[in-house]
Amino acid sequence: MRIGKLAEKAGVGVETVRFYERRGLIDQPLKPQSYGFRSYPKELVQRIRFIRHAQTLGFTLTEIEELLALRTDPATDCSDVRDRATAKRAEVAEKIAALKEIQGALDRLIRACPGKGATQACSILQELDAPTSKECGIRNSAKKEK
Amino acid sequence: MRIGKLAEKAGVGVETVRFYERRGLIDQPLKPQSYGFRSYPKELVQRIRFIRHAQTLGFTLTEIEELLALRTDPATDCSDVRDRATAKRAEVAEKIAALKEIQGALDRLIRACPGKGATQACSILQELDAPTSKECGIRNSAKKEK
DNA sequence: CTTGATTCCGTACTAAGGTACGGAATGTAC
DNA sequence: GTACATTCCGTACCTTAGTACGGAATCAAG
Repeated sequence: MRIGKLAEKAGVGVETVRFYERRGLIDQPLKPQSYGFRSYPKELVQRIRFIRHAQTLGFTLTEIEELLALRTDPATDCSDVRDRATAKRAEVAEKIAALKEIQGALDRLIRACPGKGATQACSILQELDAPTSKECGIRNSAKKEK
Repeated sequence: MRIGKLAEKAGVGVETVRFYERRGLIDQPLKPQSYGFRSYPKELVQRIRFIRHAQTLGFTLTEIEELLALRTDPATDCSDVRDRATAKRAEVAEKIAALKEIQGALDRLIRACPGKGATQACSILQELDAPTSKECGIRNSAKKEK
């Protein structure tokens, strides 16, 4: 199978396959000695689908690389994989929580907004100007007051 | 106030302030004619805090630029701001929904995993190999089978 | 045998939001 | 007055996940 066919079967672009090669996610097959095009084994279709699917689950390419390495390495076992999935689940849960807070803040802003009138009096902009609390103390260290 | 002080008060790095200047989010004060450093008005502290706070609400710098422009422009009114907040709320809701789907998928994988044994038999990796359905047909167009 | 489609390969570009660097000018403290 | 800290300025670099481009080689069809 040549690269175009592989890309088509895996549902990605040719450039993406090459990118994965460069990233080391898939091996680039050797070019037949001094003539012709590279031949890609059919297993790579699955491997690329694995990559795409893991991406939809929120794994980065680096993490996917590690997952693929786990599978290859006979010294690891299923618990390693499970641990990673669990850690990822926790990450996702954290992201959801953060987004819910944002949603709540936006809800408050929208409710407080009169919906008409000058922007000078807009409660949303004013709220953004003078944040109520916590999430704005991220980088403050206040060295010296002079 | 000089740039370092401004950065400190706003809770960002000096380079970030300069970046915001380049981005056009804040005006760069004029340099006093042929001597000395630029002097930053204290209003910029609030403006930078506004930017950071809006970022925590999921607005991009481009969107924030628009919000700031709305405030400056006397021809716009509060409803424009409100509309943007509402649109952003919908975006956030969508992201939450997507993450919940991911979470559900991860949950299923974790539940199905024996938690021990060879990675060859790991249901997580196998599931990733052979995705159950929908989310993998993104780019498939299947031109010719040969 | 010529046209058109792929492949190969390196390099450059995209978006977003910064961070880092190097050297010169300037300000401040002891 | 000299050492150190800041500022200024342009440019380059970072991350992530690709996409785009240009020219040469190669292959497949009519």
